[in-house]
Amino acid sequence: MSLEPNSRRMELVRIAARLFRDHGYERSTVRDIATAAGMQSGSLFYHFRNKEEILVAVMALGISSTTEQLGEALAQAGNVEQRLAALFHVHLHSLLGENQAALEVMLYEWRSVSEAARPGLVVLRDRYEALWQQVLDEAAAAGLVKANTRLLRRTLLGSLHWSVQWYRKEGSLSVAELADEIMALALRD
Amino acid sequence: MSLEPNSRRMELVRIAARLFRDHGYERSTVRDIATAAGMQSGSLFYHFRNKEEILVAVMALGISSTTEQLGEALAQAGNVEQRLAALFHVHLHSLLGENQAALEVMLYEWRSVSEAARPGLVVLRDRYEALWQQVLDEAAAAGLVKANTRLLRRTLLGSLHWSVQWYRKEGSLSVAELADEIMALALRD
Amino acid sequence: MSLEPNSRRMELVRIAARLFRDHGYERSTVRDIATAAGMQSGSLFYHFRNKEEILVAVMALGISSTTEQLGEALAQAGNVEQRLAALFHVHLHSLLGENQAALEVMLYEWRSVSEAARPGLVVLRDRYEALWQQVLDEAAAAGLVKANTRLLRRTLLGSLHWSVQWYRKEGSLSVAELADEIMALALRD
Amino acid sequence: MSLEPNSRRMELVRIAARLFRDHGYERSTVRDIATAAGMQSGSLFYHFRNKEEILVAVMALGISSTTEQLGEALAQAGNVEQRLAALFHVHLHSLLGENQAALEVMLYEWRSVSEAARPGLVVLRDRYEALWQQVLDEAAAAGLVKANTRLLRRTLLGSLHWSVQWYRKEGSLSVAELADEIMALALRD
DNA sequence: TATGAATGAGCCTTCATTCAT
DNA sequence: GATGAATGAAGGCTCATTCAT
Repeated sequence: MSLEPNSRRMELVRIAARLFRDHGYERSTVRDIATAAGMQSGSLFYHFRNKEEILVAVMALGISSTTEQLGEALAQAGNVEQRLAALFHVHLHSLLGENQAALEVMLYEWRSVSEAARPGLVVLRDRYEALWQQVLDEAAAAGLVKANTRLLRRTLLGSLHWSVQWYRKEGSLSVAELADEIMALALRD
Repeated sequence: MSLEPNSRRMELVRIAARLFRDHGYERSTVRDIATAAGMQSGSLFYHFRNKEEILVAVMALGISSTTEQLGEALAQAGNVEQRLAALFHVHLHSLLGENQAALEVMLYEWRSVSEAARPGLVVLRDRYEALWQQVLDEAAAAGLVKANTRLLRRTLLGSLHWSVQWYRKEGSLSVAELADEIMALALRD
Repeated sequence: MSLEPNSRRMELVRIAARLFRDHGYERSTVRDIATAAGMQSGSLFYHFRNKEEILVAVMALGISSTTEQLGEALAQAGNVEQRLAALFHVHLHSLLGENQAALEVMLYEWRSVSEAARPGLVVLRDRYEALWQQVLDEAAAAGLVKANTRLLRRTLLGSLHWSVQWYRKEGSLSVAELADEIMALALRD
Repeated sequence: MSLEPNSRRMELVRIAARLFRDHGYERSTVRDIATAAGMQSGSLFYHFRNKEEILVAVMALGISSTTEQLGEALAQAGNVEQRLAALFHVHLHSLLGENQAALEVMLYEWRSVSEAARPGLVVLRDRYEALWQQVLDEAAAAGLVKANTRLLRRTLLGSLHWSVQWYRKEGSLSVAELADEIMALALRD
């Protein structure tokens, strides 16, 4: 299970991510993925045991790469405000940015993941949300946001997730501006 | 298209709503629906032209009955605060309450609706969101919430929608309490 | 089994004949017939035991009404030549004339008739072909056509039947002219 | 679209031709064809996009192989009389000979061909009929048959087509004898 | 690594037919 | 005579998956 970004497997995951996001997991066929990758459908099963394994790989990529990016952004942030802002910016760029299909699949195709595969993904998700929780707690301690940070985390993530349903990059707002505006709504005044 | 709550068609819509919510539209088969209704799969097509028509009927039920309930709640509310609260309470009860599967389907199965059927549903959804917009504008004028009400509407709805992913009614929080707490997060202080 | 031309049953047979001719027996549904007759599909089964009975009724109408017309035309014909001409004219008018769908169904849907129903139709067909045979024998005796009348009967009927595949009434030839021309090809010279 | 006679696709076409001829296209199921070929019904769709494509392939085989045979027979014919005879012999052998189901399907299942697929088949049919027209014109010029060759072509083809309805190879007449007798009826005397 | 061919279970849908009202 | 609702068998087709080459 190579994680090298250049490996054939990773390329397939990225192709699948885009298809799953655009048409849904159930409506995307193994043939679609293979065709987009320039191979026969049977060949995919050399790389993945079955279709669900592709889905899980997409989701794992989506959540873990976002976590990684958030980690880096937090490391570079100078103060609590910047750390808070990183939450919104990283999340939205991962969700709405170019070629960033994997996280969206993680959010909207959960029901297609078998019981067996969920725990592994939950671990990854919890790791990501733990970063959020930690920063929100810091921000609450600094008086930036309200104190009910557990619920705050969930509502904020819900707000951000939902943006895929209505945000259009052709509109007047850039992703960065949107991140700032949504953060502003969460700040105490 | 009888809207009488006792009609056979409406009964089928309710049964389908539950299946679509629990297993997803694509994973729910026409046979599943028929079996749950105690009939043969072919019989369904006496009531609906095809499977998608069932989905559309479920969605239309979900959004229009929620709109109706919100309308009634707003009519009975005495002041702006109560009207604001109605938004959260009605939405969450429609989403998380007993036997209330239809609205959730509306939110999470949009991609399975054909281009042809979307406009009709968009009209219903816009009607619902117009109520939200109106009450949020009133609340902003009264200083209860922040002024960016268009974005506020979208983020709040996102927050509420997401609750289906984590809220468990066996937990410590009732749906009403959750509504109050989420509202509290949105209030200026 | 009323044969009165005004009866409801006869009306249904005529409606079915047109549908069977235009779209084929297998492709025409009982619902199509019922709709064209302004009733529900279930109601048809008051008039006919099953779909095949409709087909048989259409075929019986087609062949027996043509036989009847041929009988009348032969009775009025003054000489052998006129009797010979009657064969071609009656057959083509029955096949290509307005509202004359039934005979064509008889020719092209034979395979859909069950073994059980065939003998009855064969009797009707033989009665019709017997008229042909008789007139052809007279014509051969008079030196109008060649002597191999049994084969002649079959090839001539084949020629006429095939006209439904290529004859267009919008073309330059009337049905009567076509009948004359085809007959001319069969005459000795 | 391999035309090699040994290819699996061609084998399936031949199997389908026989079924379509014996029971009709509409009454022959995809499962019937698969069973006759010793495979599962789903496997057929690896070779053909849909059922209609099988029908079109059968028809194309029927008409083009007959055209090919006629071309060869004409090339070997020494004089006009032999060329004229080739028309009848090739056509009847293709229609009534052993394992020759495809041409009959072409003649009797035309209504099941979609509008989209017709032009391609019409081209093939016209190519065949052009050979007929050419030879009939030569024969008329030589005084062998009557001058109205366009109508003659249609009536003769109709006569030959119809033979499938009544010819039984167990009878007293061989296919070759029948061809000669039908030709004799068309000759001037 | 990849392909070509096939599998087999399942899916949505159709449709002749039935029957209580 | 006719309807509305349903049946149930079957039909064309899809698709994840397998496997010899």
